[in-house]
Amino acid sequence: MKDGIRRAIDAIRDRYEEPLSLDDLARSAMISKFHFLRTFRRVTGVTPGRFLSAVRIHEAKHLLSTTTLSVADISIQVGYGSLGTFTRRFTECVGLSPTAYRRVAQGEPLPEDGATHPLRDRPAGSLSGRIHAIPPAESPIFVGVFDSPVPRGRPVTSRLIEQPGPFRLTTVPAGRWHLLAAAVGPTADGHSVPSLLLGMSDELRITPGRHVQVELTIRTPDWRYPPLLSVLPGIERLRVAA
DNA sequence: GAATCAGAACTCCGCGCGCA
DNA sequence: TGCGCGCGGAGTTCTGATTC
Repeated sequence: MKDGIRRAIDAIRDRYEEPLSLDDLARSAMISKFHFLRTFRRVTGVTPGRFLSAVRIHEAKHLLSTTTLSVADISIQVGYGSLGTFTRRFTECVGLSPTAYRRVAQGEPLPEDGATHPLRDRPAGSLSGRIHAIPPAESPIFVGVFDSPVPRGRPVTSRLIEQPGPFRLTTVPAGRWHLLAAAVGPTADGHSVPSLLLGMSDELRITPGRHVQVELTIRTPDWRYPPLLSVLPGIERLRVAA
């Protein structure tokens, strides 16, 4: 069954600029669309539509950072028929508008959030632990707290640590969160672009005044993981420059 | 003036759920 | 594993504001 899901993911990665429907993807997996939908979600953690959208936004990030194409041209190239939809989805997923992202990719500092995160005023707890890296990270390590196992937008809180080891986030709003760690990894044989090492915790429940500990290992994500879209303060520029 | 961003109103289909 | 159904959200179109 996983072979079918893998064929569908290959189809998404190869043909993201086409208007792929659920029926198209189920056909490429050679299973009924009803069973395909359930299995896809179990294997990847997201629905086929969200996976396709993530691949399109990820490709748009690449084009914004490596070409001088206009935002309108890029929206068309990655499969959006509407510039308005593209801009809205990009901003939701990445946490920056397309032109703001291009500026960051070209070396400008990451703009501060104008409005603070709506949940930052909640009573807070704290989070600490240790990050492991397999293979070794070749950049500082981004550690951030998101509200979903598929990070979107900006983290509720984050910090950068210089190397694998202990970390501490002293002000994490009360709630249910996922901890993401990411760093640039070594360049794989035959590739010019280094891999991105990722690790995502299970759901963490933060309560006011309480402390939570977590151990997390970052590694090269396998084929079933959708692209990471959130902008990563501290290592985004290193990823783009690589 | 061109490019970009964002809001409003609308359509349509993906998704979740329950059942067979 | 297949199917039906209703809802919500993704995408489209249009438009106006903003920036350069």
